[in-house]
Amino acid sequence: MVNITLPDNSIKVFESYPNGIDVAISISEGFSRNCVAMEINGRHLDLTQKIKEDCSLKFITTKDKEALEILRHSSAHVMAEAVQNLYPDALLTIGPVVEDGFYYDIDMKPISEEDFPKIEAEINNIIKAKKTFERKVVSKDEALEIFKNNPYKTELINELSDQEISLYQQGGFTDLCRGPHIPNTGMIKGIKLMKTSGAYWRADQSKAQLQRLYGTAFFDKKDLNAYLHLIEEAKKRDHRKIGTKLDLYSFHQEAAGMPFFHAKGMEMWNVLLEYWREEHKRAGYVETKTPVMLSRHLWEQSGHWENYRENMYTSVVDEEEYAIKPMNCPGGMILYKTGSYSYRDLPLRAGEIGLVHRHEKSGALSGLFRVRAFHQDDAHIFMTPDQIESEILGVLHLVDRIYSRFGLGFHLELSTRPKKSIGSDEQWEAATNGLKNAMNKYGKDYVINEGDGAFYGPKIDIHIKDALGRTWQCGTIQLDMALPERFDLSYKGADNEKHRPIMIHRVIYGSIERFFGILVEHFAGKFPLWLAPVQAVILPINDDLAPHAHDVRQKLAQQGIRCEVDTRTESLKKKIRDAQVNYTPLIITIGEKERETSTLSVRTLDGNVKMGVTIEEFISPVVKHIRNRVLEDIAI
RNA sequence: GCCCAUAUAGCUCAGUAGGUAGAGCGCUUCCUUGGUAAGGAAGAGGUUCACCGGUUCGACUCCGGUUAUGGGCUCCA
Repeated sequence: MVNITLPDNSIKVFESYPNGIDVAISISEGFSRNCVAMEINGRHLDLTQKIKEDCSLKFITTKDKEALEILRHSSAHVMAEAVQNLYPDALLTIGPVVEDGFYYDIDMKPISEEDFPKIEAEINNIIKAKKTFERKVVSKDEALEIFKNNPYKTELINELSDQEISLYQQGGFTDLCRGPHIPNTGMIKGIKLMKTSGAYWRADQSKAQLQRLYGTAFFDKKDLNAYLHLIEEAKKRDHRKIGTKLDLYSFHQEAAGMPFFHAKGMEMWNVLLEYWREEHKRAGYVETKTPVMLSRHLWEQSGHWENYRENMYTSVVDEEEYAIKPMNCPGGMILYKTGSYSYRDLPLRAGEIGLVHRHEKSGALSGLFRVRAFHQDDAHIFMTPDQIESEILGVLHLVDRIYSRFGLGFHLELSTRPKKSIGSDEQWEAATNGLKNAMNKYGKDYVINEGDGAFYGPKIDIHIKDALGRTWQCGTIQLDMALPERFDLSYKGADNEKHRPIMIHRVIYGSIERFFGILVEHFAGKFPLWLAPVQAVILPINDDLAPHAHDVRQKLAQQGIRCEVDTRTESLKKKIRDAQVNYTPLIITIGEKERETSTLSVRTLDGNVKMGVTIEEFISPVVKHIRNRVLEDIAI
């Protein structure tokens, strides 16, 4: 007899050993169809496993997040079977679940997307057959025998410490796997191969090159379609395309990974920085600037020469070696050392929009998202140990203010002491607790990444979430216990003794270039009024009205409104269309009527038109809307 | 850096069994002087098809290399 306790504390009693499906059916037939796996004593198990002792059982249903991972893991097996059926020589290696789906690395001849249809057809055959996943437990020796023709699986098996090794079989296909799996392949309702790429066995370049096949799967075809739609949407928002279309920036062979910003891109750039400066001044920061190129001696002292050399550009000037800065901090150290500080001067918050260069691998470059030259909205805060918490809290509040302005949500991740690190246990503990306390006070949940911190201190990474729900790491707050030491920084305490300041590095936009790109995709090029490169376009209805249109432009420009006059010999319809497709927030048309009455006809991007707006009636709310940096569209 | 793919007009892209190039948009000019999402016509524009070599009577096309870009791997702001 077995007693099974369900999450609602009800107890089901079974005379013989039931499996998960039996228990689910005992609840209801319909419920059982939505069950994917079960959790017993914290372990995820297949529904087909027999329950032989009393336990608490929780079903994982298609609604649970874990369920999708199980489905995708099973989908990886199905894809592997399909590939194996079509390419009998293919050697399977590993096939894990990733964020948006799954992949399987396979040792086979290169395949391309042209091969997808036939693989997908085979996958669908397997799904239609509703093959059940059967778990088998074998000994290590048996497993080695079964996979004796596959060196990769053999390597994996040899690394397993368990004497008992589980295999999963669907139809005639068997794979090494910990499980659990969905009950049968029929549960996969939406599956699609996404892309292929090369990948190395064990991510090691010296090892065999494998074919990585990516796929994704869902319980519902509708979910798959929604996902594919999201990808389409992301493609449409590609900042490289929009940047070209809106004439914001461009990329050139002559400087790979170093973007060129056009006039319109610079308008936005300056608006972003203007906002940044305003917020930072308000938060008690000063702004500084350090050179782009500094002597090798400095980089040796900071440790970059030893640890970051392969990413640094160097040059020789008058027979002395220089490096172009990949980070602003060493320059900031010199700046600090130029002064002398009392504890009363701290915290010292020194911001710097620093242009840094990092020699990224050629294959890593990608639009504005990954470049070799970029600006950091850096700041170094020097403080006493008891200021850690309040300073971190201050940065978090600033982060919140700034990201909210763009309608970006965010979450926090704390990275703690890595294996290789400097500093004492006490220092690390004080620093880490300072970060934790600040985050607790701030009141937002955070994820902890154990051992992911920098060797010189723990850090908080800030991940923003854009309009499509994609996350990007932008901001970071890093405590540094190394540089103050290396540069022998000090301040005079109340006790008239020298003390070592605590230092943090922090960025909010992160890389301004990258943040710019994220904004382009977040807004899909349809920027809020305060950010739009061209805020208003003026369309005279005929050529005679062009001088008047320029007069109006002059009036708006004097109020700081970015506007242009479109005097092309095109129809009004055409000019309106062009302004609409370029997302110009305010489209002003001027005809005889408007000239006579000194009014404007104002069209907003939603297609609404308001006629007879006097210039004063227009300017005042628009300027206010811009000055307040309102995210929502303006209504005239 | 590695794997795969791509590179043709300012932009998006077509094209040639290997016989020295096209479209749409944009631009210029002209006609139209228009009232809220594409008016019409003509024209210019490629140091000739990313660059360097090779094969060939002949290469934009085939082969090799280089560079850049895209997708991955790795790394990361």
